[in-house]
Amino acid sequence: MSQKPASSDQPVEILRLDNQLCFALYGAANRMTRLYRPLLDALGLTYPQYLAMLVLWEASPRTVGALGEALDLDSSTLTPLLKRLEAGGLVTRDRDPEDERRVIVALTDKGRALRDQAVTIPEKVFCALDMPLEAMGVLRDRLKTVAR
Amino acid sequence: MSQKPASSDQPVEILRLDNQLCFALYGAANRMTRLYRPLLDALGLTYPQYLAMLVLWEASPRTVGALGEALDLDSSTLTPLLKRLEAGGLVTRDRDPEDERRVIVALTDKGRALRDQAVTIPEKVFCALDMPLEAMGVLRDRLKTVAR
DNA sequence: TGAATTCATATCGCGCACGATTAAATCGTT
DNA sequence: AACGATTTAATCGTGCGCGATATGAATTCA
Repeated sequence: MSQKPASSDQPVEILRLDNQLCFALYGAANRMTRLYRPLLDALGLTYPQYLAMLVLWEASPRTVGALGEALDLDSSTLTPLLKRLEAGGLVTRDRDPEDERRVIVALTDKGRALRDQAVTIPEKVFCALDMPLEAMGVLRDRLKTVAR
Repeated sequence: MSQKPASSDQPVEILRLDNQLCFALYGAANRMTRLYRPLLDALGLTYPQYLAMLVLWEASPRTVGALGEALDLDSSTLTPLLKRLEAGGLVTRDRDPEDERRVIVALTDKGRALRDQAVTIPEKVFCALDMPLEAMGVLRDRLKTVAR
């Protein structure tokens, strides 16, 4: 009763999990999250929260919309995430008085200070990945074209 | 009040979002899910459910553990997912009489039949990605080493 | 000006991922 | 046979992602 062939067998290869770019991407992304988790636990951040903080460390007062554009996420994902960062005292969230539709997210001193602990993370990840820097750059840029 | 520099400015580059492999991976994986969604809606599958079906289409009776190994997921993710596939009539879930700890997941006729609709998906994705086949293969294999 | 439209964010529901824990079956050692 | 250790799934709680929808503010334009 095992290995019963599926209804048509010709196009097997095209559906093999090992051949799927999508699965390689899915698995690598999951692995990456797991790799960061213990490092980020020390900062009290989740992986998506860390990415949001990276954006804010680059330029602090930013609207939810600008953050969403940088991260390619929409408000249904960001709003709760930002509320958790706010609850942790890392950011403030305030309506823009110039345009009450906008919400301005800004780092607190605590949020800015956290960056000093975060700077050690990329090196640790780099070591754990054990891949030449050059190859990492190429891979990163290839992935950017997928996420265009 | 904008662009206030963070506490130390030396290691800016290493924390820039654009330089992060992890973010490229995160963004590409999210994009891929969004690319598949409309295609999979037609089959009534989510993206992770589709990956699980790919595994089962390769070899149908499989334990939860074997499925988890193939997908690099654990039972806390798989059990609810498989219950939804079962609810949809695509698989059965039964305790292995040989070893009552194991649960054997097997395709139903409906589950096997769904493969005929799935075979058109990879081609559509390939067209949407608009990337040379060769480059896709290289990228896929690079990602596999990340997910090692 | 007022009504319709557009824009920015928030809310809700569902389905993952995963760490932590639990429960039950099997195995190993004595 | 007994009993502690290991194996296998399931359960639970938290935090995403995102489609669909709602809300309210700003803008357009009749």
